[in-house]
Amino acid sequence: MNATDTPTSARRRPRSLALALVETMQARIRGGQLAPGDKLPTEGQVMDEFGVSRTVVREALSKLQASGLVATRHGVGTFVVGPDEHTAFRIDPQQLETLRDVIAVLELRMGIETESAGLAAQRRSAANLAVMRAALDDFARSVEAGRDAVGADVRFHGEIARATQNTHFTNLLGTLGVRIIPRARLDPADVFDDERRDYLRRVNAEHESIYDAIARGDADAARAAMRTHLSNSRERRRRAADVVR
Amino acid sequence: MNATDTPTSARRRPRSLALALVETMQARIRGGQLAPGDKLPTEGQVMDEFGVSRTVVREALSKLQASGLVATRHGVGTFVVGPDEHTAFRIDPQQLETLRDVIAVLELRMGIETESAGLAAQRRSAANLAVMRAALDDFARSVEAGRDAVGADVRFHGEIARATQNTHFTNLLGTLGVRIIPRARLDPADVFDDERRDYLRRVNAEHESIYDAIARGDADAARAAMRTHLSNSRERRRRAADVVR
DNA sequence: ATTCATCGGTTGTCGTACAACCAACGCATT
DNA sequence: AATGCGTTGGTTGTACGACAACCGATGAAT
Repeated sequence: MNATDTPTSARRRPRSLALALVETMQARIRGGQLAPGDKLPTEGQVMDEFGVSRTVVREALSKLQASGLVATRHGVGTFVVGPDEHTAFRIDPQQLETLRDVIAVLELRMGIETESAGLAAQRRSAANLAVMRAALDDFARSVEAGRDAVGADVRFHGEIARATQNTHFTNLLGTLGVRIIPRARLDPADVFDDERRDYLRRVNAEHESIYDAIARGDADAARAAMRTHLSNSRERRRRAADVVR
Repeated sequence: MNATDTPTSARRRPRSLALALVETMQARIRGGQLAPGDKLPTEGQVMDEFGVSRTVVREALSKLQASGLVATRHGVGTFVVGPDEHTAFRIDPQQLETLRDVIAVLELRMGIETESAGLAAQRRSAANLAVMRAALDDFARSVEAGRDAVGADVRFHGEIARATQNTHFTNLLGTLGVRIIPRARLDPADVFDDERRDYLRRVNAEHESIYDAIARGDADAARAAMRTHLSNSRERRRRAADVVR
């Protein structure tokens, strides 16, 4: 019944060897150690350097290929392709398994949403404000009724992004918000209703102070409020994971 | 000596079996024969159906995974993911034509990079710091020599992202940083060398204060310094555009 | 009835071997 | 000596077989 130790890697516990390799190589490429046009080490060399089988190496290279960072030519080698190509940003669903992964995405969200809140405070329209108000009311109603409040939560955050009048915020939040929230619903599912309600009331209070700052156009306050909200969310999630453990 | 026809596949000539399999499966998913949430055939079944080895099957599945169409769960199987969940974040090159577009991306960067700087202050390694230092020195040298300083600029910002130890920051910045910086080189190209050098010295000073904050582990100061840096960049760009106009 | 161990099925990793391919070198021919 | 061509070494693509890790469910023991 011991699944505590994996002798392979002392540092972390990657979801898979291939994924770990992908991250390392990505870093190595973006870090400039491998310029566009350069030839990557051969599969054999990578095997030796990381002590993994060729299967893993090929799996990693395959993913890098698919993401457009490198291109492979049969019988020649693998080369770094110019980054000015159509490189898109996306998160592999497999990179959301562990708590560490979820927190990593949350950190990214923290950056995006704090800025989002600040801009929203400066630019929100009356209509934006109305949608936020409605979302918060719906949230409170759902909490008291014991219903699911995730929808209202998403609407509130989404409307803040929309209030920036900058579609990039909306798009980016959309791409990673969908995969983050559902897990929040699963994690605290075990706790009793009382605890859960208390938890959600606190969330609601934080939402309200964000709303207030945006409503009165105070960008700094909005950023601060959003930061504490997401920071608290992170801690809550951490504790929830501890309970499970 | 006829290479015109390949009897295996009338339509195309995929360079590898794995790629052929990828196309087939993509068609099968997009065609609706496999709905989101459905479980794909097991690797063994695919082997039998197409008469290929497991190596090829796994290679194909790996590519499908990387492109976000499917997700695999160890010991369970591979499943089709909903089209909403594999939406990647990308910015159309067309959306970078006007100044307003560039500023919109800059605002997004502001959110990401301020957070990045804060985390970097808490987590940077000695190696990270060394790379930043080297980039800044290179930057200063380039400025005084009248050379191009964009490379050093990119390296500095990139290393801050890397210092967060969170690959999402690195990747996201990588996808939009490349398309943003080059424009900065083009815009102020008209101004004279004196002005240009003065401009770059100011940038360098801002970089230094970011570096200082990160070096001494002051997260709040790092965030603030990054914010003023990018905010100033925005204003500078605005003025540059005015000159052109 | 609940809990725990076991089992079958599936994916993850490993090792080896051979085929296909490409680039460069060396040999033979001119 | 210059040139054309086969050969060779290195690299990626594919195949096969084996075992480990993992998950879900089934059945047994308390």
